[in-house]
Amino acid sequence: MIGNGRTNDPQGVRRRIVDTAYDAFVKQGYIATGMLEIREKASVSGGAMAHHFPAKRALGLAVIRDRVSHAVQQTWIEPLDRCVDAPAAIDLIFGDIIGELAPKGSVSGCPLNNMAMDVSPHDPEMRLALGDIFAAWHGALSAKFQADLASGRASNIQPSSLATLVIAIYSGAMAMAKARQDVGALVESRAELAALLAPKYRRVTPAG
Amino acid sequence: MIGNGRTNDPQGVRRRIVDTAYDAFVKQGYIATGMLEIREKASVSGGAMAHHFPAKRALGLAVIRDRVSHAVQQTWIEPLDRCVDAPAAIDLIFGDIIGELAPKGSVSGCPLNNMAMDVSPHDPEMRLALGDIFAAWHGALSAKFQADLASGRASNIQPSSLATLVIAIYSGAMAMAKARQDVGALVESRAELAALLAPKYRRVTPAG
DNA sequence: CTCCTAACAGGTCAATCGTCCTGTTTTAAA
DNA sequence: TTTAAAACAGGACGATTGACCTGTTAGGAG
Repeated sequence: MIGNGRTNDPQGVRRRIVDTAYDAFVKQGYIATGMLEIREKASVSGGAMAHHFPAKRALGLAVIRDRVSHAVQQTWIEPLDRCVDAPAAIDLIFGDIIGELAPKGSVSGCPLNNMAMDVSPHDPEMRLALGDIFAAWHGALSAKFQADLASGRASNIQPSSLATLVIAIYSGAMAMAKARQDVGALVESRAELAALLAPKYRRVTPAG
Repeated sequence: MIGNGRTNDPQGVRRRIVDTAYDAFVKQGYIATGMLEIREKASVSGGAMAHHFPAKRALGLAVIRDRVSHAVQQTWIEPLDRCVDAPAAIDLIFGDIIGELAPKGSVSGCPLNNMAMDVSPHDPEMRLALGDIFAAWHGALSAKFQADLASGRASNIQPSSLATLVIAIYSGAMAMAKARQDVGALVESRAELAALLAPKYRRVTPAG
């Protein structure tokens, strides 16, 4: 062929593929999404696709490490660092998610949870990569509860298991919201979670 | 072919197909499971399969309505009816699940949640069928909390949103357990859930 | 400039997907 | 016993899957 205006842009092509794949994996699922569909949506040739990602597994790993990881970082870990205490951050995060979902009309669910659910049974390597993200999430949440305890903001809490509970609530509420296509579960869970954390954050000495 | 010892057993064949499909759908996912795989595991010919379930969707619907529904009924709704109050039932249920999972070595997750996660985005009819099960689950849990409130066992709770929270915790903890292949999330969530329900079930009059 | 490798194009591959077909046998009603 | 429908057997269908192939071009090193 004659030399048309093609330009090599390996980083850009890779980014387009990973972005498109991330979108599709979160919305439809990893298994339900075909390589051809990603190629077409990303406007990438089969050769370029094979060059950057020789197998679907490699693309899945890249999506997990480059996108899902950052999504959790932005959605959870950074707000946790910014807010004064864990309950404030949690309430803010739930509020943001609900606010984003309300006008959108459809609930696609938590990226981390979605990926974990249909990838975990099939690929140990992806499962471990997702496990690392869960661990980072849990670690950040747990550390915040621990800090609240140390600073006297909170009392009578067990940071680690409470962090697990919060993650479970968020993941579960997201799953319900996705299944029923309704943010109601998130709204209710947010209120209940705030109510159950409140007494632990009252500025009272435990007995006196 | 010569007439070998074949016997028509429509109910039995159908049951074998649905049982096998239920197992596979829960363990590997609906999309990840092929019709051929189910046929082979259930020892059913393609003709028999097509006769009972002309399309995969029909099999999915049957699994949801005949198996997933009963699983939730047995695991959650019946224990709720048997126990004195909601916290007792919840703790019993979590304990049973943890006890069953511990020796098994692998965590396949909550059947309802697993099905909902990879089917909801693709098939509205299945999504609605799963939504009905969620509604029944929520209804039973909510009714129990309401009864506890009426009988004076509990105080200061909102049955409906608290039921949503419990379902979210269970689903989320199951998802974490599946993702990490570790029952730890269930154990921790069980303890935290019991601890947060306890103060509501103290036999104290709210103010004096 | 030359040259070499990464980047990319476009098509092909076997395998598997879900579906459906024709033909045979069982079973119960007439 | 006759008969029609349900139940079942076994295979074939086109479509789609993920993987991979050969050939071409871009772009930096020398």
